Amino acid sequence: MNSIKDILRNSSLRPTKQRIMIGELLFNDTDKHVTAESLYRQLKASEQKISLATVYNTLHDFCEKKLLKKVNVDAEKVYFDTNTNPHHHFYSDSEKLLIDISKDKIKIQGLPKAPKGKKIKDVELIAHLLDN
Amino acid sequence: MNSIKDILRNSSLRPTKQRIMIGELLFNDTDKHVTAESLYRQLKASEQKISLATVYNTLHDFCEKKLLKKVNVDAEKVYFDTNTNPHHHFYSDSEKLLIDISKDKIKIQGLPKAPKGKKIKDVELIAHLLDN
DNA sequence: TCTCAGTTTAGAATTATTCTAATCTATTGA
DNA sequence: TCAATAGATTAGAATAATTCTAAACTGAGA
Repeated sequence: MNSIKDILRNSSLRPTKQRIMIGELLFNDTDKHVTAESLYRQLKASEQKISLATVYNTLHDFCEKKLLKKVNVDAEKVYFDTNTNPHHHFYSDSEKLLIDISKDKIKIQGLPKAPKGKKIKDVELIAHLLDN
Repeated sequence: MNSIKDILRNSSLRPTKQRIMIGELLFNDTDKHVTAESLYRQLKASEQKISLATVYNTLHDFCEKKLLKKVNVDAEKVYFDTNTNPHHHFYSDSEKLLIDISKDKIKIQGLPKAPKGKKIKDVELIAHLLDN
């Protein structure tokens, strides 16, 4: 019935009130990019009682369970992406806006071998945009 | 004579005591990656009198003048790279270490057109490393 | 139902960064 | 040459982003 609860249980996260609130904002419709702050404002706007620290905790928990993907583009903020498929991003510095680029479109050639004792976990590509 | 002063003057930055201190740490030998904090510690260790805010200001000034390149990899910190040529990075999350990858080695194909009214300013590629 | 051992939450603390008032400096004009 | 002044620079104070940790909660066993 309540699919958010199912998502949480499947990830072995207790379906608490706070997590359900956040899950509903994140997973009920299309892919989106949020920051802890932006989510917190949304929750406050709808009179939900929750602390910013909990929003951070929850977002990080969701990342660990691969329900979200962390994206670092901007010095100021960390973004969380509900699209967890391997993919890349456009980023508009002026609008602070992320746009997904599906990974299968992009081919990266010539990447050197990882240094000794390491391997490549993940390749992140961010194309910064300029207004014109 | 004092090439740091020349670098500063060429970028129309006044060659102040603080900027020279920082310039000497950054531009006197091989390429390096620093954070505001790491530089500040270095300066403190050599008994230099300077505030952390000034280190931040100076690093940002240097970026504007293209003497440094800002790299966002980690949620926690912004890195500044003395290599300002177009290039990419390996990043070791465990060691918090950046390694340059020269750009001409790498070919990226299939990048979509920028959204209307925008163009691509810069493509940043970060290959996250895992210990093994 | 009652414990108790995790889990989870959120206020407090910390860390990273920016703001702004005070200080300094280069230039101009006497 | 020497003030005056406008703009540049510095750094203490403030803010913003994130994490820590003690208290509250919850679920599994007895």
